[in-house]
Amino acid sequence: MAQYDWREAEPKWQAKWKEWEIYRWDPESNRPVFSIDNPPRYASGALHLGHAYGYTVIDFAARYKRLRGFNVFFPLCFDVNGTPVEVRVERVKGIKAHDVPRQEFIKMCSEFAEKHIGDMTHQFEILGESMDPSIYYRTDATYYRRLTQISFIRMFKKGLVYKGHFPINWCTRCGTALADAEVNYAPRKTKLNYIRFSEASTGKEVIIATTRPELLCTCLLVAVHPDDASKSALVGEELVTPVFDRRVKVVTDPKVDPDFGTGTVMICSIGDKDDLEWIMKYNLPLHKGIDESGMMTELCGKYAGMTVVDARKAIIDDMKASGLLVKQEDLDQSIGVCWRCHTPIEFLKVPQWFVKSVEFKDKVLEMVDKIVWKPEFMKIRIEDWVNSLAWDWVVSRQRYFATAIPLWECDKCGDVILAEETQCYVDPTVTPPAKERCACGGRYVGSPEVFDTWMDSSISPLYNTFWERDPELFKKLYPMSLRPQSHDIIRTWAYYTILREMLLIGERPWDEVMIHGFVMAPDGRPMHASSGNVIDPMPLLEKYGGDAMRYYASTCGLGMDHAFKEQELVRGNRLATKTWNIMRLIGSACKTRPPPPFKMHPADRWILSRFGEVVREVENYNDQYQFDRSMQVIQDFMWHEFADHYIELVKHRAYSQDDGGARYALYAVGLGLLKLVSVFLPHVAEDAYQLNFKQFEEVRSVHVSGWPDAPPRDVPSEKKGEAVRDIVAAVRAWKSSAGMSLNAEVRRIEIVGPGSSELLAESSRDIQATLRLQELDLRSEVALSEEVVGIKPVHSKLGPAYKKDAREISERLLAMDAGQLARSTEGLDVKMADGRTVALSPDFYRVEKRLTSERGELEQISISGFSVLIYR
RNA sequence: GGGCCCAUGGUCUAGUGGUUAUGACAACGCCCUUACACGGCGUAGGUCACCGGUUCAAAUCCGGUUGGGCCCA
Repeated sequence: MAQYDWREAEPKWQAKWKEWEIYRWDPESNRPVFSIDNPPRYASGALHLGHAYGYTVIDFAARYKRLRGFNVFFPLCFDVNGTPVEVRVERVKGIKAHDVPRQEFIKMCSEFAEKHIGDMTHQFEILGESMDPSIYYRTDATYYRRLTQISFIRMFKKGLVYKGHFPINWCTRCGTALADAEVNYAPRKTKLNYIRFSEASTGKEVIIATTRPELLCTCLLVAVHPDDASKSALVGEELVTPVFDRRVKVVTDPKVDPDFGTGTVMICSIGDKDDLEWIMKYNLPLHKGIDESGMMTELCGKYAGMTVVDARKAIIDDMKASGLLVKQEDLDQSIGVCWRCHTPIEFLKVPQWFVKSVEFKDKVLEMVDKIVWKPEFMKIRIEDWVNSLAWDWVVSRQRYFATAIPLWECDKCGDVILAEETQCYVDPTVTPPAKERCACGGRYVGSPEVFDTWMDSSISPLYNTFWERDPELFKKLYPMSLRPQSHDIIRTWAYYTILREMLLIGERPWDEVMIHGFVMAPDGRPMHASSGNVIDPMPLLEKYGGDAMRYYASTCGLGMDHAFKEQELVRGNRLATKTWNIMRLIGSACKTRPPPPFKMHPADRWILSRFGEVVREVENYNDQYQFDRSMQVIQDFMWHEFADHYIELVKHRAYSQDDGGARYALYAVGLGLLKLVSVFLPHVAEDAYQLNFKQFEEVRSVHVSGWPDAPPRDVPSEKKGEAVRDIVAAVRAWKSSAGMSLNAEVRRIEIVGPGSSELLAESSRDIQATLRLQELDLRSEVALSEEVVGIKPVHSKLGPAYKKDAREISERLLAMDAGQLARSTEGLDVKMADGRTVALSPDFYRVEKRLTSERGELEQISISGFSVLIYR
């Protein structure tokens, strides 16, 4: 008998799907569109577990909607802009961007990214992702960058863009401005240095603590807390800075923490955000102590030309030598670092282009409200972020590999010539301006700056809906149906997209946002190269296959972070095999497509009714993107109810000529389940479909075969089916524990209890055949005596009815003896501690009885309200 | 320091007021029943993080504490 071999099946069907183009979005179709604003995969090459998980969850949505009949728009796409690629190229080639001509460096970046796209596409394929290459895009292509430029020109003309002249976050390694969203915070151990200042008038010593002594050269002011009595004498005085002998005033400021260091703070331009705030508040001049490349300037005297780190060390050594350094203390601090290269950021005043955003908080929040956030608590994150915005969005970057800023500036007066939309895509460092000379006599120079990559990424919904290319399609497709993404980029990708589309279109970009969590290391901590706990998914894929990895993804609750568990891949593998085997059995029983039968047994109607419930439940969960719940429902039903119970129950008639009911139900439920499973385990579903169903179905792939119809609920049949299931399962379990093989014959079984005949008569053949019984007898009672074995209070009824007395009643019921319980059918009198008697009707408790027998060969089990008497 | 999320047998996990707390993986025992030993049946293993409150009744609701995670300052 053949076995499922995923190693053979997975690549086989991946190739077929590609050949058949079954995931193709049809621009001509009238079917409703479900469009996914798929996150463009960053062109770094290596697949990590987070990618494998994230894209798989998105694929669940795509496959589900496709089966539901939607014309699914799910583009294969790559993000190929920006600093990360540059950083990697610089590392790989061992150069700095400015070491080679601009255009040559851009070419190196492009080639680097290009090299990875093939690999990354293949990685998607082995994970069974159903992205559509016919709507492929990459963000560095001129067809994409053109839209970035056009959107900028529009915003510029609407007055939403301005050139700002104030300090911004600056990465000295990357040599570029950064938005607040691009600054991460990292814990650092540093030294708090206590250094000697002196009072100008008296020469008295004043000790000031600082973590950045190298900025002494730009010390502008010293501040103490207004309530700090010990320092009040200093206020208004002038101090002399050590080393540089500059005179600075002492002021009071409530922001000073009197308990930190000496309670006296030096304010420099510019060490951190607090300095920046003070600089603005006191309108201090901006002395440039550090330049764009992170070197100390000539302001720093003998330290000029040193890096920040070297200068700090040097000045500390000097002060130590000259006795200006009193002491050093260890200090844990959190500092801003570049999100890509982790270099500590500095604040520098370098003029930059800004997009107005602070003044649009309310409008953005209105858009946020018009979008359905799943899970809903993620909405709070974006609201918090929007409300916390203090600065406009810096969109210019002093880099190379990104979309050019489409304008030329006068080198004398700063007058701007904006590119025409028809020119885009345009690189103003290559294309000359419309006129060479400015009215002021200056010369127009093409902007050498580029855009923040989020300027590109945040128009993905406009790119996807054919904005500025096909007005009809745009009208039809915008807004998109779904933005899926992880929670770490809510403040960037989600926020900027909502802002941009609000500014450009005035409408929300999507109907829904689905936020997924992170995959953590098995120990629950984030995976970091430095922690040594990074797991490479490729060996796992080689060991367990794509479906197994997808099963792992299906076990993760939406929006939550999950520690990676290899055991879920083990389970996924087994589930795939189990699925295949179930379908194999159905295939071997069904040599034709079973027609609806004239007559079905209760078991057949039961499983169809239950399957209907499963379909409705799965629809419900899938609609909420709660795929973990769906998977749970599907596997519980398929593995246990369908395979362990139903199939065992009808095996005996599945092959018989005179019974069509079992085959009909097996086929309908089997094929239906396969469709539900195909969302999660597309490879095994396809393999089983092709082997067992394809010959009777008209559709060439299970993935385009449509969603199963849910059979209507049939409660009476469910009751009958469940009774049969329970009895058969109980007797099989009894056989197993009695050491009998399951196909061992049993002489006689009596099923005793009121209504046993009505409930089980139609199923007697299934019971008899499955359990290998010579005789089966259904009877309402039997000539054996009953024995009361226990009582169960029904707390859910006792509580509401008796409130405070419920606990005592319950305890007294449990303490009753068999004699009292024997009289329980009409109700029980419960004597309470305070002398009252509570007359309890029988619905407040359940009495458990057993039949007694002196006959040794008789064994019995109680199940579903029946006693099952077994004569071996 | 702020916002959000989480804490359940060895590990992971279901469970938003009411019988004996779900399942998976691992462990142990039995069983090859003609789809599946990647299977079936069963056993063992939990003071539901801690403290307090609400309630007839709390894993579940409320407050606090501790620990973990994400995002931000």
